[in-house]
Amino acid sequence: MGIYEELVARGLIAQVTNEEEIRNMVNNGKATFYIGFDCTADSLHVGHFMALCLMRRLQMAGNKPIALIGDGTTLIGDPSGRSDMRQMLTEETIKHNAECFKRQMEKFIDFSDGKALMLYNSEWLKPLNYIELLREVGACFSVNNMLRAECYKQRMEKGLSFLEFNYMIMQSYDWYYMFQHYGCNMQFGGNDQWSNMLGGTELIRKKLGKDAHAMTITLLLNSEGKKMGKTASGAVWLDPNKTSPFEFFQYWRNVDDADVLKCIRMLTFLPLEEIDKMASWEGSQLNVAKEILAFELTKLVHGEEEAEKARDASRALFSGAGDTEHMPTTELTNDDFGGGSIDVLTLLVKCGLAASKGEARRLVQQGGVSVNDEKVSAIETTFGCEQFTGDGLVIKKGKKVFHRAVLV
RNA sequence: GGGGGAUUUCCCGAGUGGCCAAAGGGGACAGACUGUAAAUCUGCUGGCAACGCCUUCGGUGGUUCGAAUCCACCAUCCCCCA
Repeated sequence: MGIYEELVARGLIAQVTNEEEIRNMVNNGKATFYIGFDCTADSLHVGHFMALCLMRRLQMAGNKPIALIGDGTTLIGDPSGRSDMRQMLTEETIKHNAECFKRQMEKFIDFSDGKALMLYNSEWLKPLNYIELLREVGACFSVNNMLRAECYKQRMEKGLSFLEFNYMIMQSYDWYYMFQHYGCNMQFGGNDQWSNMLGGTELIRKKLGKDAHAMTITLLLNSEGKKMGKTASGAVWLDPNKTSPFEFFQYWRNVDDADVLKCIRMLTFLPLEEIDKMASWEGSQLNVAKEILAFELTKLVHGEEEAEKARDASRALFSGAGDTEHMPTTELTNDDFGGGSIDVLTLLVKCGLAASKGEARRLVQQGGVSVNDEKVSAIETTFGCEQFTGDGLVIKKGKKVFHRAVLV
């Protein structure tokens, strides 16, 4: 089985421009492909993670990846599939984000000995001259076609600025440039990038009379059709300072039954035979699969040691035995104990378990709070400062949120 | 350039002078049931020293005993005509 067949079997491929050609190229290690990453945040997230894994898979099969940091295109902002305009970022922010991306990517892809390249598109985009660009590539784009592109659909209702409209042209130009200077003959990207990618193949064909190929990665959607890797408080980040390994682990530990196998197939590097065996698992047995998923992904992103810690912490917490070591902890000082004691409501707020005292009050009244395994039912409950010495108190909010408070 | 419309609490969306901290839905959170799942049912959803007080309906001023609601100006967005 070639790498192409494996990608198909894992359900990673959404669309391709020419299946035969692409299959041949990637299976024989002939592809020099790029994936672009726009620096809209200071950490990569799960969507990027899929792309990085894909790069790694293809690199292992002998193909050459180019990680393109879109510090130039980010100045414009991709409108694809969005209903609102992106917030404009300053150059400093973009530069900072690009730095963060670079550090994270190096963990996934081997950049040594020219086995992979990391390029920045500001290098060739910023020196562009408007008139020259219009004459050189502007003539190759049909506004009529661009307006029909699926990626602008939502924006046709709400409005699309000329700035963003140009994004497709910049992305196409990237490829055109790299095709000529780096022999980049293929582009991969999220399925929402399809229109932008086709823009590039067209441009290369029109300007150079050559074929370049595009392939998109299936968007990771859950059974409800929503993008995975997002929580109420935002994205699931790869940066341990933004999403701790434990939270990361828990995110995957808690995916819907319907999504577990799909995630294992698409995101992990486990052999397909092994995954096929799990496909017959049902009911509570899926819990095992969820733990495997969570462990494998945490291992890929944060390393084996962190993955084991997260798994142990999770097992300990949910089996009842408190494992205080990896629990998020709030350190209280004597100042927090005005009269030698602190009331539950203040404690919950201090620990960040409730946004306000009102919310804390509700939590307690609805029976959602317990301290050291004892339900707190009265909002007047107080705790003396002596109770916070040593390992401190373990506060549990709801069923899954554990927090420790200690006196320092 | 001209004309019309919009802006409401996390989101969608009602509300056109007092009965408005503001309907309804979604989401989030909590409880029951469970498998750290889903579905379902229940509660809850501005803040506080809490039967009261304070802040909120794009921004700034104004009219009024009283404004999310009326007026003026500003900002942003959408639509139509050019």
